[in-house]
Amino acid sequence: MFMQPLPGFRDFLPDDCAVRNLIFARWREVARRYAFVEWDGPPLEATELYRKKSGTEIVDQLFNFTDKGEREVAMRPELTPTLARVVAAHEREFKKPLKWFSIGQFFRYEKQQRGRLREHFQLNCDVIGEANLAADIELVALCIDILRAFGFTDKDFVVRVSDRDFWTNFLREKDISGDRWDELLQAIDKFGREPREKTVEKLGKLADPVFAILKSGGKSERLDRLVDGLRARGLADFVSIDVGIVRGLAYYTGMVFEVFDRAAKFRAIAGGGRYDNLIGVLSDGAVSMPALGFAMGDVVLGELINETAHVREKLENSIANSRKIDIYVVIAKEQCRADALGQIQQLRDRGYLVDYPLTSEKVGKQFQLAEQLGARVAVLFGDEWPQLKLKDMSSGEQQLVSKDDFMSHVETILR
RNA sequence: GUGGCCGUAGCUCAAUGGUAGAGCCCCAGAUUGUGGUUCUGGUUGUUGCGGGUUCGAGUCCCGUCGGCCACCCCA
Repeated sequence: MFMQPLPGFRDFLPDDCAVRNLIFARWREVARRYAFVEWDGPPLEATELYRKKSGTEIVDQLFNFTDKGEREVAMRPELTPTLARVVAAHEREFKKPLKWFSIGQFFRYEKQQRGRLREHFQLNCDVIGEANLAADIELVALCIDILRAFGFTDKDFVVRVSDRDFWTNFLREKDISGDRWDELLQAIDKFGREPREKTVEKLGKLADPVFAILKSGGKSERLDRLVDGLRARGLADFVSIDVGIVRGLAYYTGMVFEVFDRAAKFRAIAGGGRYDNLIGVLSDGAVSMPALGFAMGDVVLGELINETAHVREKLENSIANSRKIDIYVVIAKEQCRADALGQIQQLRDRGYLVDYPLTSEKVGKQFQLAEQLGARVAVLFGDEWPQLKLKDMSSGEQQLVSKDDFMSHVETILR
């Protein structure tokens, strides 16, 4: 009972942690390439923040409780409401547009399933204060480039882009009152995921025209321009227009997109869109700014990496390399331990990754450890002192050097 | 939250209702200062937990917890 984590929560053993760190490193690296800056918010927020704007479907699944000060609080299920809150409070401190990214842990209380736990890590990238479509293009390009950085190609994933305005314009033309839009958009969003009869029932007289549009693909000048913008960057093969994408969250306004694996085996790898009204709504109109962003989670991404041989291999190689140590110090005579420790300290001060046996071990055992730790150099302290033996582990060549020349020899081999 | 399948060593899995096993991993050795191989030996189980049926339960029944899958939903 104490041996297992809570349902939906994960332990990250060294191998898992290495994968996680590498995912974070790629995320960070590419976001920085796009000149986004990193920020973060608190993992716990007032439940009200989510009740106010995300829509009921999220609130039902909140990991929430009452704290000791009688406050209704929730572990954050997503970052966007926090971002809107922070931006509304601090917007005058920054030049527009803001280009912010964040890597954090998010929570939901729900029965777990593949690709969906009670906790996951997410990259969020947002642009605040720019209404021009150029920002939408930049954001989608960033999302594509992040996946490319892992080694994924246009054979592995596709970004399906859509536009909520396409549907709200449609509903306006049909004289549908605004208070029914959310409900109808949800029905469209679920097309294909629920029985057709159920969608027909929800859409009523709109069913036939909606089905016709979904079948023909729909026409959107804005989406065409978005794809053109990506084409100019050579990224057109990664996107396709699909007005069937609506997304569940209520706060989205214009462009929305989701990323899927080409085999359609997994849930969405990433998703996002414009939320031009959210900051205004959360600040009760005090601050109003156009905004857009997307999120990418570590769980589905991790599964896709695992299933994509060439990406997985690349990642495993990076991990294996990053785990190797530079130098293993073999202590062949315990009388030399103090001298060895002195040298170890100097090596570490210079930034080398150094390991050695904490207790007396046989020499054979120590070389075996050196091998297993991936050491490129083994240094032997024994009867030779004040000389020592330096062994290049890849070639097997050994040389006797004086302790004064030691550092420069190590430097030569490890260069 | 609803339904189906499953739960045996750290991991992957065996065991017609009749004495709980294998491989991998891990640890220790193979005559005392040099490597991934090989060989030998060793540790680990209230068979998820709690009841019931039976002379006898890992095996059958009920409950419970956990996992997988589908539904629901999807940040």
